[in-house]
Formats: sequence, C-alpha cells, structure tokens
Amino acid sequence: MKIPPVKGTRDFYPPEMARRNWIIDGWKSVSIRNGFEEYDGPIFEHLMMYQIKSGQEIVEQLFSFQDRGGRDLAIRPEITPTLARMVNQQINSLPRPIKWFSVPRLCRAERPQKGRLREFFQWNIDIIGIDSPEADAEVIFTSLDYLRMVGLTSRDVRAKISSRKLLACVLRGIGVEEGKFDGMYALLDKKAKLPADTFEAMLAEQVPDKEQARRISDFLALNSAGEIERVVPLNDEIRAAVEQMQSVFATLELMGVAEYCVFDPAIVRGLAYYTGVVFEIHDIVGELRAICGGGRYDNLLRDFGGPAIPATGMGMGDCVLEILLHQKGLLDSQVPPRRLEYFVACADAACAKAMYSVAARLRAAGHSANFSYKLGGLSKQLKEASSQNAARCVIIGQEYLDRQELVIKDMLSGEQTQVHVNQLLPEPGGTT
RNA sequence: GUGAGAGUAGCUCAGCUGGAUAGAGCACCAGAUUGUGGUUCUGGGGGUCGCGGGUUCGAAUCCCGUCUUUCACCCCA
Repeated sequence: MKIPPVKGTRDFYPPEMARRNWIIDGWKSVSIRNGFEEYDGPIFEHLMMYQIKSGQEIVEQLFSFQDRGGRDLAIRPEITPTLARMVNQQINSLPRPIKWFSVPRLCRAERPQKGRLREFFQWNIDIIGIDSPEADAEVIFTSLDYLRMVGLTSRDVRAKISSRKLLACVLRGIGVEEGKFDGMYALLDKKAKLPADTFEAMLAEQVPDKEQARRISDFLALNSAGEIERVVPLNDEIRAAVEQMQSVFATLELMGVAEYCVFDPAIVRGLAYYTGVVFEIHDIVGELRAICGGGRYDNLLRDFGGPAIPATGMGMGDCVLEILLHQKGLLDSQVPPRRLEYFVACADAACAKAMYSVAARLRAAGHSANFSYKLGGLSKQLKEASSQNAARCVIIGQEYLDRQELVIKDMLSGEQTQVHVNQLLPEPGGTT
C-alpha cells in the first residue's frame, strides 16, 4: 500500500535539504551578527496558549489533539506565545534588552496555496524590554540585513512601514468612531489587493461621511509621516506618534538601508496583537505575499500573565522567501553543492584492504571521505568520485604495496602527486 | 468552507476528431573501459495512463463520481 505525503507538507531530499539549510544558516548568522541569541521551545503547547489572543476562529486552523491525560494540546502555529511564556517565567533574572531569535518549525491547518504550506520554517527575532523606536528600526534593519546579504537589492524588495498607534490617532482625529477601528484595519490590510474603485466603495460603506472618507483616502496617499498635518490637525498624541515614526526612519537612514524603506499607511498587519510600529517587506512587483512582517506588541507579555514590558519583533517564513530567491536566480547559484574532500579508490583488488584503512584514517583526521562498495575498474571509481563532487582522489595501487605511497589526484586540475601514506595521514591512533 | 484548472515512467512532458504492444528527454543501472573521472556511444530496468463507475466493438482520449494537487477567495498569528 502506497501512502501519500500529508497535504501541505514537503519532503526534503538532499537538494531541497541543502537549500533549506542554506536559508536557515543565513538567518542564524545574520541574527548573531545583529546581536541576537538563539532560543527554542517545545513544538507543542497547551491549546489555550493560542486561544488567549486569537480566539476561536484561529483554533480551527490549528493542529490540535488530546494527550492520554486528556490535556488539550496544539502543534505550535507561531512561536511568539512560547517566547512570551518563556520570558515571563524568568523575567526577573533576564538581562535586558532581551534580543532573542529562533527558527521554529510551525504548522497551521490552512489550505495550502502559493507561498503558504501547512508546515514551514519561520525566522523570528524579538527585542523585549525596549520601547524606543530604535528597537523597531533594528528589527527592520536585521530583516533587511539578511535579504541584502543573500543578494536582494532595493530594486527587488521594499520594507513598508507604518504604525498602529499613528493610524489610530489619525482616525480619531478625523472623527471615526472607536468601534469602527477594527473594521478599518481589516479593510486597509486589503487595500493593496483590491482595485482602487472597489476599495473606495468599501470605504464608503464603512465610513458613510464623505468628508471623513476623503480624509482617510488622503491619509493613505501620504508618502511620509511628516505630511500628516495636511490630513488632520496635529495634537499632542499625533505629534508623538509622528515623531516615533520619524525616529524609525532616521535610524534606518543612519544604518544605511533607507533606500529599502517607505512609509505606507495601509500596512496594519491584520487583527494581530500589534500596538505600535508595524511593517511588512514585499517583493517590489507585489506579486507574492509578504516576505516577512512584524511590529511592536507592547501588551503581549502582560496578556500572558507577566509584567507590562514592551516588545517588538518580526517573523519571516521560508516559503515566500524561497520562491522569490528562486525567481531572482539567487538560490541555486548560492546554495553550496555536495562536497567530498577525498574519494579513496583502488587500482587493484589487492589494495582493497588498504582502501578501508586509508578512508578510516582520513575520516579520523576530520576529512570527509568515501569509497566505492563495488570493486570495479578504476575508471568506474573515478566516475563515482566525480558524481560525488570529490575534490581529490586517493588512488591505491602497486606503489602502495611496494613503498606505501599513495597517488593523490586533484579532480579539478587532474594533476597527480605521489606521497607516502604517513605524509598524508597521521599514525592510526596517534594524537593528531 | 467557496470557485477554477491539472493528474500519463523518479522528474519535465508528448500522445490528432476514441483504434492494435503507451512514447521522448533528463535521471537511474549496466557495458564500451581490468591504472585514470566529467564528454560520447550502446543496451537495460521502470507505467493498473490517480481511483471507481458509465458510454462504446474498442477508452490515456468522451461522460459522471471520487481522491490528490495547483491557483484564487475566506483567513493570514
């Protein structure tokens, strides 16, 4: 009986595994060079953890189960609740700022489509304990630092930045009722996907007051937070939000990534737990879903039973990223191929015993080494060495039996040299 | 949950308005090659044409159902 793979999952054969490792290694090295420390948690948690902020609707998109003790558990669909739990547990002993990163494997029971699967990897970085805009800027910078490192330029991707706080006080300033904010957020989030007139019609439906609707449209057309007084009169609240936004951009400018960044008032990040700066990075054509998204979530730790400590962070999934990198030709050109340092071949069946010991000694010395299980002709073995991308071949033949000499063949140049076995290898059982 | 497209070899696909033993390229295995690889040549293995039913003398081809998959909607932590 043939059993198919589970919907929305991927098998990682060696070529795919090499791509996955390359992406994840890049995430980790960029995290570390930006001063983040790695953490991880369990792959399942109490179901309740995902109900706290998300409600029943989200629970239907979880893989959940009961253990034998009747506990309701769920495979993690995100790692932020785990982070909040872990940080809360040790909040009094953790030095701040807490700059942590993780690359969790996550599962969501959604219907798969382009750039979205049911099991994926997501790079998360978070800065906890700092409420200044510079922390938001650093999260955005770190995201861009990775994308820039793998070869994506400001002609490929764009970081669209806004602020929930700014949006809220502008809406308040325009006179929109507080109760309509959630609906507005959901609508704004869709703006990029909708034709302009459809969006205008939906806006008019939610905001019947023509003057208010016009000012909202004007706000959405702004290119920088500094222009906001053209839409709504400044007050202390708005002025403070504008200054925060400007600090984020100023810091990004100082860090040298301004060309990637743009103020986009339509970025709101769904119905998530964001409270301040929010951002998404998109491919510039806008053909794919967001490469990554994040923002400030100052209430989350408190909502998980801890103290009110500010936090900001971001998540980047591997699916969209991989599609984009492939499209730009940045994947196969950069993912390192399989490498083997030595392939040990024997020119004569009489040398087969030496083949095993030489291979083992190479391995003990820390080198990667393979040999052929079939004692075919030398040309067969060299062919096998080529197909395994061996850098060098060690050929064992008559000169080994006579003088303990090995032929070292450089597979790129074809050059061959003869060396005594003890010259290439430390004594078996020796210290080095 | 809704809608549309697609399922033929490990992969990418061809297969005309229904016709005889279902093909190609790549990949894989073997040989040419018993002391020298990448190229080339020759040969080989591998398919219940997603599955079930129907129409027909005859179905990979047409019809219905079903499953899977892709894309979009919903949602997007």
